[in-house]
This record gives sequence, C-alpha cells and structure tokens, in this order.
Amino acid sequence: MTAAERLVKVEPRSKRSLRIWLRLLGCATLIEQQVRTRLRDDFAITLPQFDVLAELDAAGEPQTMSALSRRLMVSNGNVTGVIDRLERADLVRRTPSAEDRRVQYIALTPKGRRRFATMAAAHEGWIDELLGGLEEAERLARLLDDTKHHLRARTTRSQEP
Amino acid sequence: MTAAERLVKVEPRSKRSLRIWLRLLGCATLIEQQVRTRLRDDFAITLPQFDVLAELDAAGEPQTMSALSRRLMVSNGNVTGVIDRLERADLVRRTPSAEDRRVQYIALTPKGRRRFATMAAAHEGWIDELLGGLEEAERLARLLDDTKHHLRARTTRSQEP
DNA sequence: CTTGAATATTTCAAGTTGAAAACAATCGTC
DNA sequence: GACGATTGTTTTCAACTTGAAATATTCAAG
Repeated sequence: MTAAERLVKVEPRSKRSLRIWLRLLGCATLIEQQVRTRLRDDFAITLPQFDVLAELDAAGEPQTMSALSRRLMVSNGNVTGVIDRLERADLVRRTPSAEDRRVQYIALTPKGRRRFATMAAAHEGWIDELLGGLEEAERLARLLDDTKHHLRARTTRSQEP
Repeated sequence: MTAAERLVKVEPRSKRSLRIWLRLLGCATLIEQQVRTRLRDDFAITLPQFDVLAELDAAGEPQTMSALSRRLMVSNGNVTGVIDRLERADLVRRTPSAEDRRVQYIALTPKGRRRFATMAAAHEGWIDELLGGLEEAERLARLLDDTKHHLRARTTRSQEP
C-alpha cells in the first residue's frame, strides 16, 4: 500500500465532505440561534417573519406568494401562515392582482418598511459582532460562493426549459 | 478620500460579514433540504429524528435527555417529543437511572442501531454527491473550523467554571 | 366554447421548534 | 432533618415546517 493509498483509507473523500457539511451546519446553527434570540428579545419578531420582510425589502417591489416561497426556499403553503401573521401585525399588505385573479401581491406597509430598516441595521451589527474579526474572511467568502455554485449545479431544480 | 477609504465605504467590514453569513446560510439550507427529502423518501424518517440517532451512535453509550438537548443545540422540551416518536418506532429505548430518579437514559435499540448504520452510509454518500468535487475542499474545511472557534469564543454559553 | 393541463394560493395533518411553566428529585447548608 | 436553590424532564402553547390535497383561475388546444 502506497502512502497515497493509505491516506485515502484514513480519510476518503466522502469523509471530508461530511466533515465540511457538519462544520457548515454547526456554524450556521450557532449564528441562526443568536439571530433568532435577538430578534425575539429586541424586536419581538420571529426569524421567518424577518426573512420575509428582508426579501420584500430587497426586491424593492411587491412580490407574489410563489416568488417569496421560491426565493426563501420554503414551501408555498408555508408562506401563507407567515404572511397572515405579518398582515395581522400591519407590517405587510395583500393586494390582489388586477390581471390574474389567482395572484396576490405582497407589499411592505410604511410601518413594515420603517420597522425593517431598524431591524436590518441591528441585524448587520450582530452578524459583524459574530463574524467580524475573522481572518481570511475574503477567502472564506469566495470559497462559500464556489460552494454555492457547486451545490446549485448538483441539485436538480425543475426549471422551465 | 484615499482609495482605501473609498474601499471601506464601498464595502465596510459588516457588509462582508453579512455576505459571508448569507452564503453560509444558503449553502446550509440547500444541503439540509436535500438531506431532509432523501431521509423522508428513502427511509421514512425526519431529519431531527436522524440527528438524535446520530448523536446516540456517536456517543457510543446511552445519553440523558439533557445531554441530547445540549449536544444537538435544541431546547430540552423539544427532545421529549422526538424521543417519544423514536420510542414508538422502536428505534430507541428509555431507561430510568438507578441513582437519580429524575434521569432517563436513552439508548439505541438493536433495530435502531441497524437502521442508523444503513442510513448513515447513505447519508455520507449524499453529502459526497453534493460536496464531493469541490476545489480547495481542504482549505474550506479549515476555514470553517476557524469560523466555528471564532463563533464559540463570541457566543456566551453558560459553562461550569 | 369546452375540455384538460398548468399555475397560484390556501387548507390540512403531522411533526418540529423554542420559551416558559410545571413537576419531580437531588443537593448544599444550616 | 428541614430549607431553599438547583437540576432533569415533561407539559403547554404559539409559531413554523413540509407535502399533499383542495380550490380557483388561466391558458391551450380542439
């Protein structure tokens, strides 16, 4: 057995993939817990609700339920409940489409826009508290970008031809 | 304004931190969805249930509810329901502690151990399908390790002295 | 115009989630 | 040995999650 063969035996590629996944998941979980707790304590809002507001803000214009579902990567049935609660809190508004009566456009209310601006600033600060001093941050950003493209290429997502 | 100052203005550190976080989250979500779907389709089990089995298998010996809760980073009240369902499926068993009547030890049943071995092998294969061909995998693994340590140092976790 | 396929959204059941409260049992201290 | 504090687990509750089924609507042929 050559040295190279033994190395493979000690850690085959699949083990390294698994190691990367577990670390990725660990980091994501730690950050997510922090954000969830702070959103709750400081702004009395849930992470999924914050995510919807962020998506609406980033899009810059009203979005359909399907678009939100697709971009947030959650099931379509899921968005309904979150929007229900956001609407109840007067942070978003449903507006039926004029052309297609199946479609609802979801828009931020003025209150929703103001609240999100405050929260987004705090959120950015929290993340920087957590990740700020990291060495090789630029390289990590690039590698994660590569990873995302790699994953996109390997996850079949039924797209129109 | 110097070039360096303008660069900072274009992307301050907190923006880069945010960028890293969003990519990390995106990658984690993509992989997690895949794993969830396949566990469900191939083995009729949920991801949280799989996680508990994995933790029990990794520990090598029966674990208390608290230990599972801590190591899986989910609330203690949460573990109860998952264990209930795993016990109903005869994959784990509750055994009261002899010394401390508050404590339950959770152990894999033989069936649970067999089932987990099968699932873990498949799981490792799925992850390698997704992350396998990644360039600079070793560097990514190291950077994620650094990140995890960085995060641990910045998230206060009430530890015994 | 009518039938059938496709699309957008909601509804539903089962499971997961965290936080807080309720209980039960142990421990430390006086 | 009684007290209060602590620890381990379960319960409770509102929110979130998915997948599948139900509804409503549009669109494309025929």
